[in-house]
Amino acid sequence: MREEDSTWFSRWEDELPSPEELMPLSQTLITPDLALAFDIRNPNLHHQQQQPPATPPPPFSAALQPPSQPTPAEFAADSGDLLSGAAGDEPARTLKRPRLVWTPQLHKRFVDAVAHLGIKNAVPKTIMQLMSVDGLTRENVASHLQKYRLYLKRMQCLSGGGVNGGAGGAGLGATADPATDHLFASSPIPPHFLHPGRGNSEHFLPFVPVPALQHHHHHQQQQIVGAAVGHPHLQSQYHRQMGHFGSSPNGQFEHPILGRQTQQPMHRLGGAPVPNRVPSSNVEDFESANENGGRKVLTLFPTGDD
DNA sequence: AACAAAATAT
DNA sequence: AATATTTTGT
Repeated sequence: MREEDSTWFSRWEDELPSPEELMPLSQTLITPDLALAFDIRNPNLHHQQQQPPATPPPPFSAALQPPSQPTPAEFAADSGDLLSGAAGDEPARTLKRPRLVWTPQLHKRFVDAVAHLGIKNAVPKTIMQLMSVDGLTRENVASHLQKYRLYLKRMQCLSGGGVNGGAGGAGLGATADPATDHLFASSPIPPHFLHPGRGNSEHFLPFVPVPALQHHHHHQQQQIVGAAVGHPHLQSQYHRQMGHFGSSPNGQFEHPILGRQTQQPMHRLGGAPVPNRVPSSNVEDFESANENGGRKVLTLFPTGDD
């Protein structure tokens, strides 16, 4: 049966992270010191869903996080302490959580999750669970998903009518809305995304290991999301447009990335993942950056490979 | 309650 | 500009 499908499929199979790789992965955090320097402590207090209405809003509680030693795993229980006198006064309630920055790595996890769930099961909640990135909210995902769908639609149109593969192609010339595209272009699009209703769109991925039940051993119950402040500018590392896929009229796809972009386990965190083009980034720089929008930005930082 | 799509806000 | 939030409808 569809051998064409098998063709791409095998390739994808190759790239897709195995359940084990996918689930346990959690975004590594930026250097704790850095995070602390930004005054960003633990913006996420809810682990996975299933949290009683004890803390409806995202009140980052005062879950202090000593830079060095991991907080006791028990701090899960701390969820209740909204205002906790700890640290004096945490503006617990009514605090806005920082905007999430969708880095290419994070987006990749998103795409992988959607791919594995299949379009049909790929709804915000499920995606969020699968991604298992702590700090990610359903709304975060929903919002992103909405945009991503629009993106896919645009792509469908383009690939359907004209034989144009270079959507994100260096130039842009043809594609009209480079608004959201940069990010999305950073991850290959699973073929089934583009042809929703034809052939086999079914996926066999019944296994939903339920991240919520992770066994947190002695260590931070869940990786805290790496928080880094920054301007999109400072982390503007993602202009790596890795081309796109060429879509043949036949329905076959050329793989954009021959060099594989599998994600590796976390490592390489040290200070900065990679010397960005950040000239002289000091805390002060960041602070001024804060000033800019007046808002802090929460960023899930790359774990490594790109 | 969860989802989706559009509009609107920051 | 990129996300978040709100609105409306299912």
